[in-house]
Amino acid sequence: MSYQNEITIKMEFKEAKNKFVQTWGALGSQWGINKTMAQIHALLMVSHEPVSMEDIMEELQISRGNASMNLRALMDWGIVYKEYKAGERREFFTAEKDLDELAVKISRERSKREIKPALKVLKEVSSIQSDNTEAEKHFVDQTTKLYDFVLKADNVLDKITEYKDNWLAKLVVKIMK
Amino acid sequence: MSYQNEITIKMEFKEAKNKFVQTWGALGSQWGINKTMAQIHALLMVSHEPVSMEDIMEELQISRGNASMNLRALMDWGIVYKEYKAGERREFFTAEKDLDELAVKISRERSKREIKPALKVLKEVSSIQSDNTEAEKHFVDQTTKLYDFVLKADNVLDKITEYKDNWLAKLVVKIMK
DNA sequence: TTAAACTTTCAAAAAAAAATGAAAGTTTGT
DNA sequence: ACAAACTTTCATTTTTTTTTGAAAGTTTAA
Repeated sequence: MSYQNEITIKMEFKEAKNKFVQTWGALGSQWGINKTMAQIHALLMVSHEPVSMEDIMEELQISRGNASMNLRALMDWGIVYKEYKAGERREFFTAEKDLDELAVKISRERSKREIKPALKVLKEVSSIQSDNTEAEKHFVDQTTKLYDFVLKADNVLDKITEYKDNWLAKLVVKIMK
Repeated sequence: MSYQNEITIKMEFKEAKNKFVQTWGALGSQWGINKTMAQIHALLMVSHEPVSMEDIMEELQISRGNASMNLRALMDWGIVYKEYKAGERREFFTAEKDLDELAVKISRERSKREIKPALKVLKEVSSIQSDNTEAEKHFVDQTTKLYDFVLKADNVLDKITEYKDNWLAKLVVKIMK
């Protein structure tokens, strides 16, 4: 294989990697996760070896502070880990690469951070006493239904996390009967 | 019941409604849906009767343009409907109130708008030819796994929408064995 | 056809969220 | 204990997203 070809292939890889990172970042934005956080995660997901903060900054063209804060956030979510290399002073980072484990962790965190607090409010507002106007009856009825629905959906997520290994495949089989 | 009590109860209702609308709006933000859009949806969800644009503007303290654009977006999502009242010039709006139907519509739209395009990119980037470096092998391997995973997850959503009635309850039963 | 009663559009303004970078903090080897 | 090598913090700046509001557009009734 010629030198020219080798360069061509290398470019292709870099382009593909970049496209993946950009796409994952954009998807993150649409799901309420900040772009850089999603990009760092994407980068670590497809990196063979642990990556230093310096390299992350370089590849994504972001500042040290930005990298630091988003890595911290990813570690708080439990989907990125710090690693220490023997004889190396600086820290390296790796992403959770097992996709089932990743899904489980994201589900758990979103449940804890967002769904549980929302449930609390739903319970609260659906508990106003009111057998008065139609409007009030409808409000209580609708928020109660919403509470039940969200609670059930949240429990499904909980159950899913118990399956751990291969829950998605099992789920597909069951759903399809 | 005294006049004073009636006022007290009315206030409680308004407070509860307001709290619900605010909470739903905040939840929307965290999930990549703009606050006003989520608030309008919340308002319509718990409203007994169709609501005019004027009333939405008044209750949420937003401009005409904002109300118009977000109502349009909600209708594009298929979860809010225009209604015409006999003899009335202006338009009224109602939300999809059946929660199963709501979940189905949101799933379908997010699949179409976000997941399908992401899948296309995943397929593309995982298809670079490369049996060269470890880094490239890992990239192809990981993006291929991600493609399979996202595809499966997306299919689960599709299957769920076929169940339509009560899919959630059935799912819970199945999951729990 | 006209005008009143509405709704929609979109350029500009405002608000919210994210990123920067320099100073402060921490850790490790000598 | 010191200083080199690194990371974190946070006030400020930048970018992105959302909102406004006035002009343009539409519909309906007379």
